[in-house]
Amino acid sequence: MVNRKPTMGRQRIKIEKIAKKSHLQVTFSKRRAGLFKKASELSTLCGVDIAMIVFSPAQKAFSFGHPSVDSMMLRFLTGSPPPPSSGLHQLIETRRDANVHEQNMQLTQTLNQLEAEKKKGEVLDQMRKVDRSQCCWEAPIEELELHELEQLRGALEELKKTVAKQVNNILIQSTSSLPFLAVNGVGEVGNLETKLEIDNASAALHFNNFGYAQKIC
Amino acid sequence: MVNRKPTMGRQRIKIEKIAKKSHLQVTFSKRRAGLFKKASELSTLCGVDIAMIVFSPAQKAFSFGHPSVDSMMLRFLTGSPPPPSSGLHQLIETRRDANVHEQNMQLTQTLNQLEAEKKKGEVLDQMRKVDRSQCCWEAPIEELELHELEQLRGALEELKKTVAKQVNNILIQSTSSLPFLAVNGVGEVGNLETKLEIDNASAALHFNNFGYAQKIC
DNA sequence: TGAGCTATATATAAATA
DNA sequence: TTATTTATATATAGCTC
Repeated sequence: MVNRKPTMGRQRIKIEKIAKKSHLQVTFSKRRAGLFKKASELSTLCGVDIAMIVFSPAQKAFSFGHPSVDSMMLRFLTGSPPPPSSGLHQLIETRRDANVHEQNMQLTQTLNQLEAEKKKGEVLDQMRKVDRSQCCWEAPIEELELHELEQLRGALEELKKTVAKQVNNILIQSTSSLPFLAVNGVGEVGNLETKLEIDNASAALHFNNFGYAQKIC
Repeated sequence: MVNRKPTMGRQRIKIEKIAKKSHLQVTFSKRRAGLFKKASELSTLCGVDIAMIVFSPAQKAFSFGHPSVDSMMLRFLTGSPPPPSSGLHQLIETRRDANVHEQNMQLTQTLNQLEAEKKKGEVLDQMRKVDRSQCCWEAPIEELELHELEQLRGALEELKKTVAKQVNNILIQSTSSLPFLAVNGVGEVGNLETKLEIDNASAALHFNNFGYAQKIC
């Protein structure tokens, strides 16, 4: 009678670029999920902020962030690292903490993908406008004339409005649109091994996903 | 005779904020290291770019990035998401790939801390100047007068120069200043369990550490 | 693709030096 | 603090469906 084990179990692998493409894709998916989970655990356990962006082999960007990657995006888009104690930041955190205690990774990621796609498109659209009015970020500032600055100012106003609108979307999203996230008591979901841990006083997790601004200028 | 086991081994913990502060600190250190290791493995295994920033409980920022967090910093500092295919980005990547195949996590992190501290100080200094000339990023753009824009322009020029200088530093750092990173063959270092895997054709890892711009305006 | 299944490699909670 | 050591909890490689 054969005593062959059903599988050979986990095998040790060398940490070097995986050659087989199909294999690489599988490993990427699994490990990315694992990495995001670890990040969320660290964030929750120690109450710290984490932002992470991972580009897939196909150059698609996946992100994780606590309290949200959106705030990182805003830092990008507004061009200045806003003080962590700024009103906006506080507001976002407060609303989140008050309403969202824990999110399921997979479900949220999927839902956010939709939202993020729209967001991305809109923002890129605005940025293209800024760019069209003057590719000022890349060009030496010295070369800008005053009237060009005025032109730029107009474009920036537009961009600011767009960003503001998106902040609003973020807030709305955090507070009301995801009923299953709003309160304690979420049970087993998908293939999660145990029911979700309820974090009764600390910060929320936030998984998000957005495409990267490929080429603006 | 007592048959008590020497330790009770790893215990299951709830994923919620750790109450005991000393305990939290230990967990943070360990898990942060683990997270960075996982990130570097994913980066190497799948040949993808990853950027990550983790704030410690004491608000100190730790970062990991491939090919470098510096490029992320530049995106922040220059205020525009530069196209991934921009000349600068390409140049950085090319030089890195050509010269650095693998870096040791611990050693690099330590070395970069020094560099990053200087960098941080210098940049913050410039930003303070920008801020002093006009706290424009937070104020509605509409309220800016033209002469204020000119003033701001001057400050931005300075900031740009600083950033440019730092880009240069990054390039220099990548190409010449770290002899032990330049080629294959690094052996056991510190408490790493096995000798470093040599990644003979793929991208370099880069661990970095920098303080966060706390409050500019 | 994506999910589920071992069996094994790793990460890490506690205790301790 | 930072480093070791256990013993155990988790992550995941290779398969199958």
